Amino acid sequence: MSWTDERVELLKKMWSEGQSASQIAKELGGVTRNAVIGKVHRLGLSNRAGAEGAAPEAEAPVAKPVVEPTPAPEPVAARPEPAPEPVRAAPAQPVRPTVVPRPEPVAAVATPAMRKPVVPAGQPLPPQPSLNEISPETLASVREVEKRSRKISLMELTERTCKWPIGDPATDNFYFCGLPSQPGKPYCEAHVSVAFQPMSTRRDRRR
DNA sequence: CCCTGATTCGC
DNA sequence: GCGAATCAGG
Repeated sequence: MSWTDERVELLKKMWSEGQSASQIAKELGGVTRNAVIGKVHRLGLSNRAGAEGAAPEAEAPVAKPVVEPTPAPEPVAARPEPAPEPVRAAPAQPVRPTVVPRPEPVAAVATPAMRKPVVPAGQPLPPQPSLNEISPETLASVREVEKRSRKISLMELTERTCKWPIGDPATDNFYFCGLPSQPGKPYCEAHVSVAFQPMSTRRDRRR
């Protein structure tokens, strides 16, 4: 394989989007991540300045003052790539059993604008532990991560992708985090932090 | 062990 | 210019 204009372009695009060299290599095919990195350097764009208003990492542990009550003016234009794949078996109305009492496209956790998501009762919402048990900082970082989630489908899950479900399964606005999972764990760093909480942290208020 | 990008250097 | 091997790090 050679670096055709097309391939170089896809490389530039993905690199500026923050994709890792290995992901880019996988996408391009026929090249290794080393090749991608090498090319990136030769192109002189090792410094990721594609966009982004400087948003390094989404660390789970403290470290940052966590100051941002309001999402603030979105600096980056909404990413127009929600559906990375046309994969959609579009079954008439087969799947989804008897769990469709409410038509509301509720997305308690997935909605970015929601500051205080109130989980409606009696819904098939996945793992999400009661939001009251999560520290504000953690919750904030999780929201951040979910913005950057790869939004992958069930079929795209692998042993190395975060399997944290986001959204309401009864809605078409449902997907999995998909970010790289911690080796040996089913979730990415951020979701591991909310999935596995030490007993001492869980303030179970006896009811 | 999984992964990341950075560098080197023979081709 | 290319990219495997290697390095340095998480």
